[in-house]
Amino acid sequence: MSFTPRPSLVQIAEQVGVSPATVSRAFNRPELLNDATRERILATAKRLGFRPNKVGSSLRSGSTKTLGLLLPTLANPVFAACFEGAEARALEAGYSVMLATTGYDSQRERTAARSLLDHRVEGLILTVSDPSTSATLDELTASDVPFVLAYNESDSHPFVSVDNHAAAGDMVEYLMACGHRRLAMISGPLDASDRALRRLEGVRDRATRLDLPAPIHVSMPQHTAADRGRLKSLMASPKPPTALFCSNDLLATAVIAELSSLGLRVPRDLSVCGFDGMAFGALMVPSLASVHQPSFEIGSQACQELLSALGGEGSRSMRLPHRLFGGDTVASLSHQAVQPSHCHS
Amino acid sequence: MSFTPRPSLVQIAEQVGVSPATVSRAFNRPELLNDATRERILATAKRLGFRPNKVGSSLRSGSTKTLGLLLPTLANPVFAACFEGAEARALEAGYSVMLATTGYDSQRERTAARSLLDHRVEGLILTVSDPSTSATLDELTASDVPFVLAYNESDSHPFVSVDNHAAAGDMVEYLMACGHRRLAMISGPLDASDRALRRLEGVRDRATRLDLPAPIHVSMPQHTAADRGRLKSLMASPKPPTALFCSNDLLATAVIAELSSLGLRVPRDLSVCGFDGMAFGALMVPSLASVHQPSFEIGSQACQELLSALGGEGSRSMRLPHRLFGGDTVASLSHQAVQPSHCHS
DNA sequence: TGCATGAATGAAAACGTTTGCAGTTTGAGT
DNA sequence: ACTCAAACTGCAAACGTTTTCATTCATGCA
Repeated sequence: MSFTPRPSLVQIAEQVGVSPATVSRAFNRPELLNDATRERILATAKRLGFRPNKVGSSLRSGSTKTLGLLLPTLANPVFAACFEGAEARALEAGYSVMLATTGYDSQRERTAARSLLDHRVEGLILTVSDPSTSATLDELTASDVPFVLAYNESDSHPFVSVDNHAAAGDMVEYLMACGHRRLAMISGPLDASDRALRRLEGVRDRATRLDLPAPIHVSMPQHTAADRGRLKSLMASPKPPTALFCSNDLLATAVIAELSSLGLRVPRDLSVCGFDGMAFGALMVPSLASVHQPSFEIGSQACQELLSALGGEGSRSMRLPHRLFGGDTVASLSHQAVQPSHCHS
Repeated sequence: MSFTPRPSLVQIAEQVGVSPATVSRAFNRPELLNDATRERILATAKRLGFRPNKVGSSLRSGSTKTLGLLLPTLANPVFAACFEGAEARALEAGYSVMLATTGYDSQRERTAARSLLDHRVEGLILTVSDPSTSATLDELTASDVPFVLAYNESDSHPFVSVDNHAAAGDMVEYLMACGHRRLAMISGPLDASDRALRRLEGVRDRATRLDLPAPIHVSMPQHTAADRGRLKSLMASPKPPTALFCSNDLLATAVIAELSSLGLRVPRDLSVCGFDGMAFGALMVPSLASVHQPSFEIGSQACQELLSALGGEGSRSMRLPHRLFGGDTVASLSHQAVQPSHCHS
């Protein structure tokens, strides 16, 4: 039982009695070879379990066939879907993908980006907190590695996202169509997400345009968890909002759960909606009203743009269409209790 | 505006006036160098934006510092959490991770595994459909790349999982404690998930032990979606089950949604529970009863075992503790309508 | 003075590929 | 028989590191 390290090109070459170059061609430019030679090579390669070593190949050819993906967290199914979109497109193009998560932490963001660059990924898809202040992005620009932002919007860098401003506005319009006028926007920390900020502005602008009272904004300490106290005091105000617009679906879900523990039912006592359109929301009972962004496509398009940048064509920014999902967590105001019944003081 | 390709070791060496070897040591064995030399090297390296090329380094040293992760889908938050656990542990050890998803497709599984091997990942963490019949696993065994299964249980390969059989049994016991006796197990296609099979067996065995009537088993065409027809006919049987045990949380959620569209409320009309304990379930209203498996830890432990295998210590299989989460989708039978009211024919 | 010692560096050979160039063979056309 | 192209294959030099083995030089010590 001898230990055999994985064979290399030259071992195969020796076995078959040809030069390493020929073995290489058997895999990369098979059409150049004599049929018989090619078969002989492929046969012994298979027999010895040989597969060309990409490390060697990358070094020589200068191409690793690897893309980097840098996302805040996979706990949010939105990013998970984005990954799958990017992976699918990458796969088609013969690329592998190296994934790293940042946990919304700009320090980890930097080091992870560096690590990916060290591995010589040929391009990067990433979501940052705020593209206009991101040190990571500066570093990336300095290196000559092409990258495409996903979800972020930016004037100075290529990105793929939805039109957050307009999308949030559309949700406001929908809420108004349902009879709601007193709105609140609930978000995580704004400095950690330019998306949340744009959505908030979208909400405010549209409310103004529609002559709605200025929406209240409540900021939660975390992106994805609802703070009981802030929620309680929001609902305890003299004229509480009749609809809560949460800046993402995970937050919306947490808010609904927290409200429920406060004795407030959705949508009976008030309406709640989110942003993201995660697949999951449609399965909730009641189903979660949300602004759907095509995450899989955001991933695959970002990858597409990256690939064309690699092809030397330069990549264009694009806003993919969003879609309003009018789930059951938003009800017509006429069906809601005018004043939540359970929430005192 | 001149185009400068990223500099290499030797460019730095020339700049500084030392040999490439010395530059290399400045990064890997700094203590060997004269302080002045080291500083000089590091300074110009920083000035020129040099970072050691891992491709070259991997080739020479034979170590890519990269691990492979092969999972069915990230759409299931369980696997996403597993990834994050593995990534965290890998990061600590200075490894990067290359992720690929298989979509539960054994063909993609094979090609993805091969691709990872071609990239010379040093080890693999993966979840397969059925470890006892997996061709991918055979290939992996043939190559001398260490791997650890996640979620799968196996006699012949190292794995990290929960004790699916016992865990499912515990849920049965809990359901019985709530007064349920007529149970149904709902799963996806069994041949695509050994976990589902083990859970089913766990359910049956425990039911037998507890003198419950044999649970009905209904298999859905997909892992994650509920087939309306099968659900309807299940509930239309003369003595329908009072509790449905779904083989995963995503499926449970889909089932609840489908039941709702059939006019059946959970838990008022019947109880439903899942398996996985995804974070999300606890936020649902009503919260999803489930068997919680520590996915993050499964990932990180699998990675830990892999690392120790790489360290030559050989890796041990382990079953991590599960935890019963008695969510609100399971109610005491006494609180349920004995016969679902809305389901005729 | 001579010599061992240790510290700091360099020379050069790998690692596994790819690829431009050149060489050989073959067969066809004249 | 001679030329020429086409088809096939080989040579050898890269790619960017790491690492073994020497080499140099200063230092301490007898």
